Amino acid sequence: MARGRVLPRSFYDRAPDSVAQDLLGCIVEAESAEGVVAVRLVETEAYAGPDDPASHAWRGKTPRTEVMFGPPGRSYVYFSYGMHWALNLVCGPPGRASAVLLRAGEVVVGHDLARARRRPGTPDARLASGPANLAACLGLDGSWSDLAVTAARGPLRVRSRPGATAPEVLAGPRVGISRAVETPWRFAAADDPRVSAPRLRRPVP
DNA sequence: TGCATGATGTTCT
DNA sequence: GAACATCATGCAC
Repeated sequence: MARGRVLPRSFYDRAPDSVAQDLLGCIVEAESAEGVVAVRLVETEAYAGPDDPASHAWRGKTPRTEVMFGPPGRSYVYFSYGMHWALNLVCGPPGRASAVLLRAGEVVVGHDLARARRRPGTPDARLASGPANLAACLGLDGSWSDLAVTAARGPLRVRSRPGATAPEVLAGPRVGISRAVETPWRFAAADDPRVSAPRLRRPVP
């Protein structure tokens, strides 16, 4: 299988909604002592820092959100609802505190390890469906936050799409938030409808 | 097939 | 004390 190149920092140094769309189809790899799990992204969500009431960074810098105010191309892993981890990628420019939440993907490397990290009996199609499930597959927790994802040797990295073709992109309202609900900043790859949270009922072109 | 609900802890008001 | 970028289960239709 052809492997894409590790995406450079400049890829993330743009508006979060652009980055979120371009990330669809890209591969996220997490390497630990247990092995490697890689996931092809099929669903992402953009958050625009201080300008976005739905963003964690909306109220300004706090110890928790400090990473988002740093340089782009880094990970922001946060703990939510008392039991789940979720992975974000910080976007630029520095100080904007914008980020992309990785909502869903398809496991392409390390199926056995990914399955072992999830509840027994979970169908493969759902292994990485949902932000917390995606993070669970990759074996992430708080110690994976604030890592550069642009380093080829790092434990966490993002590769460009193996194939040349970009997936068709659907856009829709974001999920699980109560503010700025109408902003259509959730993006999903149209070619992979099986892996997804609540379906995009009315895709916005 | 679809909605309501419980688990569970950190962060902010 | 309330809210929260969630998930899985259970029960109603």
